Amino acid sequence: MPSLPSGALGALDPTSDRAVFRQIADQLREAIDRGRFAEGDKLPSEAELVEHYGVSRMTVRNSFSVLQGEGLVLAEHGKGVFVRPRPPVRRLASDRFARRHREQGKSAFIVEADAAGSRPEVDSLEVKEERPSQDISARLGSPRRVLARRRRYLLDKRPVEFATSYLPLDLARNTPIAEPNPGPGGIYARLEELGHRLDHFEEEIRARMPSPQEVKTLQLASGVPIIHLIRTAYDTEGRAVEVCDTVMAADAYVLAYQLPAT
Amino acid sequence: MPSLPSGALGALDPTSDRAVFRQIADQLREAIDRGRFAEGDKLPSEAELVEHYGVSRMTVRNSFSVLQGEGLVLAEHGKGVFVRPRPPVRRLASDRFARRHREQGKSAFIVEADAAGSRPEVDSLEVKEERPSQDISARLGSPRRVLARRRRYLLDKRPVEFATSYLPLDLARNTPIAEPNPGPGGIYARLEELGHRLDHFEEEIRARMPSPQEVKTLQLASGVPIIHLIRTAYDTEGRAVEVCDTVMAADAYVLAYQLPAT
DNA sequence: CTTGCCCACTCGTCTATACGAGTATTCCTG
DNA sequence: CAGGAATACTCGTATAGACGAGTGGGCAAG
Repeated sequence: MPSLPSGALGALDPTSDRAVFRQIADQLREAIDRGRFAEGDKLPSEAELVEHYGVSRMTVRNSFSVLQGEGLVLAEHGKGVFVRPRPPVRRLASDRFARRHREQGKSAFIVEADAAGSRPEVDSLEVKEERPSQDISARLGSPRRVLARRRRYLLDKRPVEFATSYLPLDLARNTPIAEPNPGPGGIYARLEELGHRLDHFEEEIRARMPSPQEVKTLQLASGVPIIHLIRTAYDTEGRAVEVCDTVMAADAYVLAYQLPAT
Repeated sequence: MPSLPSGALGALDPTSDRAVFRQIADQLREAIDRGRFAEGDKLPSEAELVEHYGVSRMTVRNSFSVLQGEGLVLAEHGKGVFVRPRPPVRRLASDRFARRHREQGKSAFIVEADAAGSRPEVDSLEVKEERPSQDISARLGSPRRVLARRRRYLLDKRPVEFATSYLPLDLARNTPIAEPNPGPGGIYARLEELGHRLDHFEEEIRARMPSPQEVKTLQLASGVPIIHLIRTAYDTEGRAVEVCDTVMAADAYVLAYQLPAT
């Protein structure tokens, strides 16, 4: 009688050059891909795999760490190792900042999430004046000081995004933009009211593994990268009026852009 | 006398709740961030750290594996552990497929790389007819069969991108598009010559950790995510005429988009 | 029945050891 | 001096054992 209920896992190939822990990881990965273990399912425990394969516990743990690095599984202390569930994904359309989408009162995030049936929250709101970093400063035309608006976004209690908007201080000071809640249509609506008619945005997208700080802020599982988006807003005079620096949990987002073929 | 030349690393805090291997990883990470170890520098060897901290080798290795997972360091068998050098980054502008950029003869990749001073190569070119996957099929309007054009791109001998274009077979068969080299301006120029004037593109962007297959194809270091870009090209009649599925080494790319504020 | 404790099971951390394999250096030999 | 072998150092893989800590179920006491 096999000690593993499903018998989904085979035997090791002692003649193979491939390391034992990699062979075990391969078998687990394939079992997951084939659906023998579904999302959220518990994998065999370390002790069971030790017995099944006749290897030491560290070898089994090594296999799990490979799969964790791939973002495939999630270990929970005291419970087991589980196939990582894929969270619902938020789709960011490239026209989400178009004027026609500036809803009354609520932010784009809240409106979209409500429409998708998720419960959105905004968190750790912070507005303060700062000296900009070199990168931000360069993008904004080297202002000495900037207004920074930080906030974290959550969907169904799960943090998914952390963003900071930077605006030249001479432009934002003593305006509704410096208020925690800038009012309907957000800061873009306020900028236009202040005479800075927006012309276009530039977005830069990178992906990388998170820093420990980002892991903490976004409560990221290991093996989940982040998408780093930097958006610069330009007015019709060609001046950069805002830079928004956003870090997103990559497993929660798809970015969608529509481009003319001209 | 300290066994470590630089003395950049401190001592452990035995009263801390933080695991020893995490404390060691923290100190190494901070030393790297502060520039005590520059890009490409060799970190202290496992044996040196074992002696410095008075811990076992597995604990030191555990620290290194944390940093590897963050994409910060790179272990080389027989040589040492090194601060991962940041490769030159390729910037993909959103207008790279505009008609005005269709150069004579060469592909966009070759032209851009030459301009940036890198030595570009295209590799493992493959053109064949296939049955499309469910996802590709849905995007192309459910054709029974498609033409698939696969190729890998390298910069200075390093693979950075792997892409497959899919086109409905009825549209591409027995045309220059089915040739390994479709001619000046690439397949988009050929599509327009065939009467499919391009109207717009849609691009979807995701980021995730690579599969073992992708690690192999792109020769990815551990701790490097991939950017997955799916572009669909539409003609003026609203028909999807091509889907291009691209997997990029995330440390080699920045994607740049320009969006109107309308 | 409810409460609370204990125990079994889970993963987390750490030690000590052994051998293998890739790399670089040193040193000896021709 | 040139070439190659021996050596020392590097990380890679694997074992065996120990203790800690989080979780959940069962059992016993109230």
